[in-house]
Amino acid sequence: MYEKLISYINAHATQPLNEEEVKIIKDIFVPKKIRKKQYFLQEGEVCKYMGFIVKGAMRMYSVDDKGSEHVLSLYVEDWWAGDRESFIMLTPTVYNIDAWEDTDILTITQARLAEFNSIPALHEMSRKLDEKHAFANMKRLSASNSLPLEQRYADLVERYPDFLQRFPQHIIASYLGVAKETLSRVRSQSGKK
Amino acid sequence: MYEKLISYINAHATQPLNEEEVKIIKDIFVPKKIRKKQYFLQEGEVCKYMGFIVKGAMRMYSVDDKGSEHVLSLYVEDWWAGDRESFIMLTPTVYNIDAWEDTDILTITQARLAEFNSIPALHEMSRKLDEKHAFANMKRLSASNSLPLEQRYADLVERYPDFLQRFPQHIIASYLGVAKETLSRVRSQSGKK
DNA sequence: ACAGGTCGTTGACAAATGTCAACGTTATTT
DNA sequence: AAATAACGTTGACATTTGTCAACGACCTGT
Repeated sequence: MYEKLISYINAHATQPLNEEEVKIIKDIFVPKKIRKKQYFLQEGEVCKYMGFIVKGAMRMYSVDDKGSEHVLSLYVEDWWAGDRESFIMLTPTVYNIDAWEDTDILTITQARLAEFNSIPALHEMSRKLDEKHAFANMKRLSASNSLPLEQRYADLVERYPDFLQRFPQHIIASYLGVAKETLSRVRSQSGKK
Repeated sequence: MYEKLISYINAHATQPLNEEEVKIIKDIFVPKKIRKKQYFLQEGEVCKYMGFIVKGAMRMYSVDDKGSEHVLSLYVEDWWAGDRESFIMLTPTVYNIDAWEDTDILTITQARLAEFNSIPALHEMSRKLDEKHAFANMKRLSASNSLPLEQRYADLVERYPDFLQRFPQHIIASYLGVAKETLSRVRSQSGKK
């Protein structure tokens, strides 16, 4: 299970991990299993763990005052799951995270962040991922205000084909901010199925 | 003009700037004046400068294939203007940035980023701002998919009152991703003007 | 002071999307 | 294998939003 994380880190940093660093990583990351439908995080809690998904899929969503779910983030293997703001600022989250499939996850607590960041490869990887994430979010914000749904769906298919394979269409619709019926219609109209 | 940047930095970092660091800052930041309506960045260019706004207001927007403008970001005093991805990755931007008012701005080029980051206070401030920006963007993404426009407008009024004072309502509407008529109606309905 | 430009509002109407319900298909559970 | 649940699609209809146009108020430039 740690091998997946180690090779992921080595793929994302310029300096490979040495044996000592690998030992630290194995010490600070704790494996967990989250059963399908089981919560990893519930609204109102502080996000105590960030997790690296080794196997499985998860989603982060909020529930509005009518009880409707709105998916904000989707996670599959090699993605990091968690509400970053709640994790860093130690504030209660408004989100829920649950497992869409049975999920194996390697978790780290905020208390061990300093150890995490003391490893150059981890620090570098973390910085790069944050940057990548920030850029992706800007694109998503821009697209949601300027592109027609058809184009946004096409971009999702191109950029994150994994999501389409791992999540049903109604989750994808929620992630895109529309009703499942609307997404279905748009897909029909564009002949893309 | 540099005084504004210096005191801003000192307000955002735990360790105040010393005289040598202030000298470096004055060396790496170049003042510019951008006239009202003048471009700071145009789509297709690489974003060569990030800028700290000393006085004035600017907006970043994209233009869709029907010629409609979609505002993604607004900037007033003490904000940093620029397309961060284009600046870091040296890729052509899809955005335009222009001055909504006559604007005094302190600019830094990517080539001088290492010097910027060599100053602890600047590095710390930069990290904190990136974090804050990332959290704000997540909130904005979440809100745009789950909250009614009325609530999103109210949140904007509460969180960024400066924007309301410095930009006309049709720019605010564009920033919220709706037509100006729609925003006007929503404001009427909620009795909030 | 005047002319022109910008802005915010409003109504009519078109277009897009949401809600509800139903149904056939597929997947999962028993 | 059968029963149940989940999913994706579709149509009817309601609601929301966008587009267009007009107008009065306010602002800016000469």
